[in-house]
Amino acid sequence: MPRSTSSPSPKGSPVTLAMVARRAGVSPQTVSNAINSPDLLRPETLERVRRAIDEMGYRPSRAAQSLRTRSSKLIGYGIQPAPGGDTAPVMDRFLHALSQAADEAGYRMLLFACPPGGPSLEGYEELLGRHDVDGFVLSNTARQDPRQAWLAKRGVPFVGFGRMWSGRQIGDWVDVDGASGTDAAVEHLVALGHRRIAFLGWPRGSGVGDDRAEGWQRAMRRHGLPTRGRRAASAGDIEAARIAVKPLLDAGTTAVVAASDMLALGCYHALRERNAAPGRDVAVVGFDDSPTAGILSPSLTTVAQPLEAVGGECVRLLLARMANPAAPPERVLLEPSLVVRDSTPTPGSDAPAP
Amino acid sequence: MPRSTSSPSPKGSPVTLAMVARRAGVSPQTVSNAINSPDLLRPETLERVRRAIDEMGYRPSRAAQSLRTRSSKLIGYGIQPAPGGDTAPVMDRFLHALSQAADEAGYRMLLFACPPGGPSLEGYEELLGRHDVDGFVLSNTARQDPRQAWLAKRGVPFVGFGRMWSGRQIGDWVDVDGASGTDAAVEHLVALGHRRIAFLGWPRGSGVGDDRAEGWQRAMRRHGLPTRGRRAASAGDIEAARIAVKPLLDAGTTAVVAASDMLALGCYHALRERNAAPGRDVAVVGFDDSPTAGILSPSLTTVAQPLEAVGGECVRLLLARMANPAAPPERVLLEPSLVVRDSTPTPGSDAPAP
DNA sequence: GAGCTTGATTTGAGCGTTCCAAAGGCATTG
DNA sequence: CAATGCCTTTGGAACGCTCAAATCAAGCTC
Repeated sequence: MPRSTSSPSPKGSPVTLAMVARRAGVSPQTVSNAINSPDLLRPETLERVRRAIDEMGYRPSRAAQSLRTRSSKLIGYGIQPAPGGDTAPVMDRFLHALSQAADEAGYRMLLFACPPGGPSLEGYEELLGRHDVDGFVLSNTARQDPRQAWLAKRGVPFVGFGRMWSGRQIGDWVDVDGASGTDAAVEHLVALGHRRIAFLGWPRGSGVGDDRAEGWQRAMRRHGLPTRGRRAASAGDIEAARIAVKPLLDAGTTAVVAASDMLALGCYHALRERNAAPGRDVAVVGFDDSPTAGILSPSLTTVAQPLEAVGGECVRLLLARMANPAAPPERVLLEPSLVVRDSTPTPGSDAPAP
Repeated sequence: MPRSTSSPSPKGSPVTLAMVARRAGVSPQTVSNAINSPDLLRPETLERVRRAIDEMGYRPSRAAQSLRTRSSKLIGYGIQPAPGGDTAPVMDRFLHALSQAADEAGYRMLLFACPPGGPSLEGYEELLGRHDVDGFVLSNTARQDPRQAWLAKRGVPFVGFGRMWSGRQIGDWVDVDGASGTDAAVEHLVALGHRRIAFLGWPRGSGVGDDRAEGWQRAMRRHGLPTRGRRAASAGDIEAARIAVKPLLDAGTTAVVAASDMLALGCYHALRERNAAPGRDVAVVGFDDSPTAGILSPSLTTVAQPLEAVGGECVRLLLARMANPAAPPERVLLEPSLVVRDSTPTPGSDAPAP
């Protein structure tokens, strides 16, 4: 009696379709059908084949399937080194989400190393040439990113995490509505009684930064609050932020919405410098919910991106694109959520822990 | 005239070995040899074939290669969700290193999602059954981790990031010498004039934690410094650490070596609570160099793991194991490095920034 | 009962590569 | 000159699967 389900083939004893077929007393093709188009078989036959598959612990060989069907069921993702500082502090969460969504759809994520600098096309070309992947997920989409156009030109399915902020829109993407996030931050602050709410962002021209600024602006306007003189820009690092936020504090700002947690931390420093306490004296809201945000003191209220949902949507759009290459591009904008912590306390309550 | 190098085949026009062969006026097998065993060919022929390959932008199909050679050139890695808190704060750096090392060796990393709880074998079995991967890299190796034994039993090559702390040693692994890291931390503190140096770790029984404690202990002993009453244990979170470190501070400790950055942060809180300044009044050293360490104030001196090197070694060991499954197991212990920041200031110098 | 449709299964071929064995060329040798 | 060897190249088969088309058995219509 052949091996049973509980001890599947160890390496080196490949169970093939043909073996299963022989055991079930059918042709190989019928076994293939049992797996790929079960509704073609008579229920009775299907049952017999399924039992044989189970008993022998059969799994179709991906290599053979890929060769025949010209589809690898693999999704490529170029992983870039986090150059510290500002970029994507939580990429592993995103990757996990991606991987999970892909797995559930019968796909897998194939990683390849992207060089630190701008994204080069080399890795993509290599994977593509060897028919290694069926499509790509892009992230860290930069302003003059050549990848979208390049991939679109050769008809390769792809989805970007992040909009294209300049030039013509190409392909599908999933992104998080930054404006909505800062808008919600302002709403939260207004509800707490704040009226002089400033925005600390990056220099104009960065798509992401302008987006986040816009949410602050529109919410302020909606409440009839002035925005003039309440906006500053700085580089992404803490030190620059500390300096940039000073004029805002001088102008009597009671709350700051920052375009990133890093910038928010710059506010913390600037406040301490003038013997003011973040949270108690001036409320601060960050953006990204980086791991650091929760462990600062006071812990930082911040806008969290729904990375799990983003990963899921990326895979969904990518599969849709593969299924129908000619479909009109689909774009998904997801809502971030405000994580309220101690840096935006309710006025009545006590000051945050020492 | 066929297409030139500069415009490689767009999707759907696969250049095959046979096409190249025809163009070079040789048999397909010769082209295969030109790629896999160039020394078999007459230099003249080799040159001709190479030119044809270049001109046509040929790339061997991975699927066909895998089918024939039974080797996918893929390395599996089960990515787990970071459950926040304590674990692996910088997994993306490790993944990038892994990916890069694999790429350079002609391999690629294949991701699959591990369920949050304990590592299950399901994903591994699936990948293996379909001959999808040639081997695995394991991380987050837990105490009662069944994966090593399971993989070893069926002769699947694997490398663990992390030693096995209990039971029989199985297979190859790469790890970071935690004891050496805390030892170096003590050396550093002693050089700064500290003598009452405490250790804040996790409850005994965690392999990693005991290792780190041991380095502190041996360095203390080497310098003839007492360790009794200078050691405390707490859970991994900040709050627990804050409480656990109190007795140490009460005992007049001037420096604390913590088993993680998170624990070190707990020290920060405990110190502030008693109106003492981390760095100025009591030196603190963390472990892991998490992104947070550099942006705390004062910035945290911490022990950094050489993740890039770990990734490289993992791939190296794995390839060696594949090349020679019967070789004796290889274990690599890498040295961490101390990153000195403001939480361990030189006595003469000014206190850290406000 | 001949002709047609429907449903279930099989046959034959081929995806692109590498393995194996064998063939061809050319020089060296008895 | 035929036999031997080496070096280079080739032909055929196979890896495990799925596509397209062919086959076969029934059921139905007129």
